[in-house]
Amino acid sequence: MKLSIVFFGTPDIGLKSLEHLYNSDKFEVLGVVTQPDKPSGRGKKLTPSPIKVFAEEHNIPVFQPKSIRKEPDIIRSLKELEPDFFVTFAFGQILSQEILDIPKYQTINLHVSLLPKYRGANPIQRAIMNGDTETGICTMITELGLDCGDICLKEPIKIDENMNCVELFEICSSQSPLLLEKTLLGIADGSIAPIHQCEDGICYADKLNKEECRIDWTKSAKDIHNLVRGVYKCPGAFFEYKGKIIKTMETAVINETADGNYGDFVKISKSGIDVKTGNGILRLIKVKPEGKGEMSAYDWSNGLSNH
RNA sequence: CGCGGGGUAGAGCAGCUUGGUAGCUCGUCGGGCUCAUAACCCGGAGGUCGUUGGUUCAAAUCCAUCCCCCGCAA
Repeated sequence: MKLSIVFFGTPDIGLKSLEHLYNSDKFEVLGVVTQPDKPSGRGKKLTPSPIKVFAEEHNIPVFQPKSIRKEPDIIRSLKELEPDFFVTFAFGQILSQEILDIPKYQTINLHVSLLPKYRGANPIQRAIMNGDTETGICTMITELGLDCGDICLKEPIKIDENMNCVELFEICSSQSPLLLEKTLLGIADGSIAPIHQCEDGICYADKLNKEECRIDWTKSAKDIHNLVRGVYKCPGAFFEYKGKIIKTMETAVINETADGNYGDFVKISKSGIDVKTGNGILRLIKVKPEGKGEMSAYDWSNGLSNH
């Protein structure tokens, strides 16, 4: 007998999980709850979430509450589905106890960190920005607080020293479906006993703000390198050059010292532009100047000559 | 109608305001120097200046149109 699921999610990190549940013969996806279409991109066109796009392509019923706690019609519809499980994965809204109590078994949340570390909004980026060598994904019983429920299963993931957040997103996204499946089956047959999160080591992954993506050249090359890969493309670490925003896409730490001021270009070679930092040299390898496409730092330096 | 930047040789850019010989840094090819070189010197090839139309004796440059790329904001 299939376990019936309602999937709560919004961005594409959850797409593979939804797809897996939909294609599996062990589960049946009764419906999808996702954020309302939002104006996005150039021209502010109304854009549906990736989860909604998938659901519509496969004729899965879609619910798009502005705030799910305040929409009794949707809550009633969810009850009528009589699901075995709710699954939440980067949904973006806080549920209420009334909603958590709807499914026959549980509401399961998937979070991309090794809880209790990095509860909250941007666990993947924060782990890289802090220079962690390991993070992970875990499943938990959803409770009312922020990512504070009992842990079902966790799976560590290594962070390579040059890995960026997009690559890590991809790994988390790919490994989530199986962990989710194991969790749902385990909870349903009673073989998994969720355990409390230990109180030590709780920390939060605060939402990113623009200003912390600005490169501070007085910091160490290592820290800046971690920032660059931690916020790669979302929204991207940047500095200003002659009034233009220069996004920094790829860097390397060079273990040398140089004279000059912090932020000076101390050497330009085909490998990139070497910049003096508070501790060590940071080599810019790929950049993306405002209004332009991504290019190698060396190409960019060619255009800077004689102007 | 959200705000804005851009399309010029294989790459990255200047030139446009004030129309009049296609420029710079590289790459590439050939030659030279050197024990040697990604360094240096000399020389060459390579561009219908995004599209279409207009103004003009003359358009990369001015006007209009369309196509494409990107940043911000959300």
